[in-house]
Formats: sequence, C-alpha cells, structure tokens
Amino acid sequence: MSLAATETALSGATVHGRKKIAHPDGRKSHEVNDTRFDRRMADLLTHASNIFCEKGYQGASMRDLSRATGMSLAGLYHYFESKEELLYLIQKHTFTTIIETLRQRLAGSTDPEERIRIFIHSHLEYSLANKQAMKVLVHEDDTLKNGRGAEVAAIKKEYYHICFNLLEDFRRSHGLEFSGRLAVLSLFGMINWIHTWHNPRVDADATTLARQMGDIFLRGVTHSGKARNKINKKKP
Amino acid sequence: MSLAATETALSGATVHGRKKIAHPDGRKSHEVNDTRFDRRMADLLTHASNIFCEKGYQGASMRDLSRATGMSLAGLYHYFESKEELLYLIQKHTFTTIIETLRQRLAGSTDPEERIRIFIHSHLEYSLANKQAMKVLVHEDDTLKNGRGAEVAAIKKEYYHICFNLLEDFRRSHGLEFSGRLAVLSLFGMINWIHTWHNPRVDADATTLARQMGDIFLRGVTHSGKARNKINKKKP
DNA sequence: TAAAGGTTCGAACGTTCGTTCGGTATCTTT
DNA sequence: AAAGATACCGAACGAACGTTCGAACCTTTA
Repeated sequence: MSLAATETALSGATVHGRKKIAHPDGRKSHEVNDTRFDRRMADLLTHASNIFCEKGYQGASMRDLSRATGMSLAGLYHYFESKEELLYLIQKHTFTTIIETLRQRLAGSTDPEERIRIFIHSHLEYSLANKQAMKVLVHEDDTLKNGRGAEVAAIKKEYYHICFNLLEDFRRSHGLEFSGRLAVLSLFGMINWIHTWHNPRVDADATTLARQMGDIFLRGVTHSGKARNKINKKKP
Repeated sequence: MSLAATETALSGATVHGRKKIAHPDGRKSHEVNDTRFDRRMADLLTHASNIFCEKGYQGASMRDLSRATGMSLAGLYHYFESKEELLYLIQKHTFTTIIETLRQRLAGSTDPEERIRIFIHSHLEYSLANKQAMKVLVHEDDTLKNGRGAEVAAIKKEYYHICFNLLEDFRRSHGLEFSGRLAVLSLFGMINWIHTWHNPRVDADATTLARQMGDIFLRGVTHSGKARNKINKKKP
C-alpha cells in the first residue's frame, strides 16, 4: 500500500556482466535474488544515493562511498564497473519503481480526474519517502551520456507519456481546451520542485499535498483558457 | 522594456578587494563602471555561465574557462580569487537583476491579479533570455556554502517574499482561502522547471507561456479548496 | 579437507584539479 | 622617457580523483 523507503530493494539489475538469474540450484528463491551479493549491492546503492544527493554526482567521490560503507576503494569495483554505472543503476531503479507502482495504482480507477490525483499522490508519496534517490533522479537529469543516458531518458519519456495520456483523457471527458504538453510540464514542475523546499517538520504529508496540488492544478486546467466566465460543467 | 540577454552587464561587484567606485578623476562615468577590467570581467562571467550550465559547477574546470576565453589559467585569478567566487558573482548578479527588473515592472500596476501576471511574465522572459545563467542559479542552488551561500540565500528569500506578498494581496482582495506557502512553491516549480524542457523551436515564447501558466495557476488558486461549486466572484 | 570461486584489500598508477609564484609585457600617468 | 600600476603568462605545486592489479581472505562445494 504505502511507498515506504525501499532501503534494501535497490538490486536485481544486470551488473558487471553478472545476470539476474533464478537460483540454479534447488534453493527457495523469491521474486528478487537475495544473495549476499544482492544485499550488499543494495546497501551500497543506498549509501551512494545519499552521497550523490548531498554532494552531487561530480562532487561525490568513490572515496566518499568507501568511507560511508566501510568497504575499501578497490572492493567497490567488485559491484560496479564505474562510478557512472553507479548513477545509472540508481536512476534506473528509482524510475522503474515509480512507474511500476503508478501502474498498479492506476489499475484501481477509471475516472479521469481520480486517475490524475492518483498520479500526483503516487509521485509525491514516493518523492517524500525516497528524498535522496528522487533528488538524484531530478538533479542529475542530464549527467549520464550515450547508452546509459539514452536508456534512462527512454524511461523518463515513458513516464511523461503516461501523464500526458492521463491529461488527454481528462481533457476529452470534460470537453476542455488546453495544451497537453504545457499542462504536463507545469504539473511536473510543481511536483518535482518539492525536493527543494519540503520540510517534514513544517510541511504537510504526501496525501495532503497531493490533494492541494491536485486542486490547484485540476481547477487550473479546467477553468483556464481565454473564456473567463465559464460555468462549471460537472454536476450542473 | 525587454529583458534581453545582458551579455555585457555582468559586472560591478566587489571583486578581489577591488571596489566599485565612481572614477576618481574627472572622466565621464556612467552608472556602471566601464573600464577595461569591467568589460573583461563581464566577458569572463558570461563564458563561465555557459560552462557551468553545460557541465555543472563541479564538473567545470578553470581550464575549461581558460580554453573558452583564451586567457591563461593564471590570468583568470586576476579577476576572481577562486572558482567559488565565480559562481557567487554569477548567482548574485542574476538574482539581483531579476529582482530589480521585477520591481520596476510591478511599479506599473496595482491590480493584484495583473501584478501576479507581471511576476510570471518577468520571470519567464528573463529565464528564456538568459537560459544559461538561469540554469546555473537553479541547478547550483545549494552549492555555495558559508558566507557566500548565505548571501545568495538571502536574495532568494527576498524573491520568495515578493511573490508571497503578491499572492496574499490577491488572496485577500478576492476573499479566497489557500495556503500562500504552497501556492508560491507550486508556482515557483512551474516557472523554474522550464529550463528542463523549453525548446524555442517548438515551444511558445515567454509572453504566451506566461499567459497560459498564469491562467492555470490563477484559476487554480481561485477555485481550489474544499468547495467545488463556487461561483466566480469577479464582475458578477 | 582441499580445491574453487566469490569477496575484499593495500598500494599504486596516471590524470586532472584549483591555486600560486615569479616574472614579463602593456598601459597610464608624470 | 621614466616610473608605476595594471594585465597577463609559463610553469609548477600538492592534493584529490577514478581506476587497476595481484594477493589475500572467506564461504561454498566436492
């Protein structure tokens, strides 16, 4: 139900030529490999997220990660082939988890407005529960280059299109006129900006914020446009 | 009138112990010093903005700036005492210019809604005309530490409060109920996110975007809140 | 228990970094 | 033309960087 911090769930990717494979022997295996390697990997990725979040990708050093995890500098390279792959694994896992969870939740509703509210809530809940990973995703948006950069960009595009389609459904079902692209990007701005200001001691939780931002955004796109004196169409 | 790129206007700060001073001799002097030093300084800051924008502050090197400007590595330090001061000067100048221009434009109107639209338009126009400097301001938001960091943070806070007050005026004059803090930060998200997506070949210009975003945001805060069936109060 | 393979390490490699220093051109003022 | 200030540079410093290598340790398998 809740998108709590997935502290130990950062694992399972193809790393260093190593494949994600069901245990070849007869041992029990859950959906996700849970070998010593995988657990240590998840721990390293969590620490790396925190460090990248705090000092930025370029400002963080492998020595920082070595110090934080207690593992030697050389030992780290048993798990990643480079610092760049470290960032790639964090971004890919974060984005994939966000999309996967969103898809599950969207399956529970067919009402266009409610589905947009589900999107906002899901995004904010994940953002607040995984602040560091989320900041790394947003802040290092165009840090990765070439293959790995293209792969993460493709996932990002998929996320964009999910949101775009939600808005188009809403727009059609309410007979509205607004630019889908501008609406998506405005909404993304609102919900992705949160990591620059949210303070859990003074600001509301994800559910409250999602309702408030949903109100602002949905009312905004509903009544926006040239005409200033439109009536509300719903439940006349 | 227009906030065109201030390519040569990055100058005039206190640098390296050097003071901004009216010419001590009898020569003509404009508002801004225009010595050889100042002109070269402005050129260096412009190049530095572009480099910081492209590679990030940590990823950019003084050698990059040396290469881009044609000045030797050592020569650069005649203008800045450190790389950090370079970032400081860029951020301070950018923020100061934004606020100064905004203040001038706000003086031209007393209508609360129009003033918010002026704010949005002024911000977007500057953002699109000075993409690189703006990205450096947003992206390296918490890069500076200690004194210089606090100084830029204070300017940022001032900008926040200007917007906050605009929204409170609007809220009062229309008898609305919404959280000023959340509204400001949502609006900031919308307008600051633009540097991640705006493409001048496919997206509208600042004036159009300001109108569209203004519509979304203002309608949003006007009709948001628990009550869903409010009438429009303006011009009944 | 011994071999095998997965895991970790100290030490170093070559490179790049921000910054400094002593000195030389260039300009301005006398 | 001398003198002083300003502008600039080649060369180098020490520190930090990402990464590699061979050897050691530990766990699992035979």
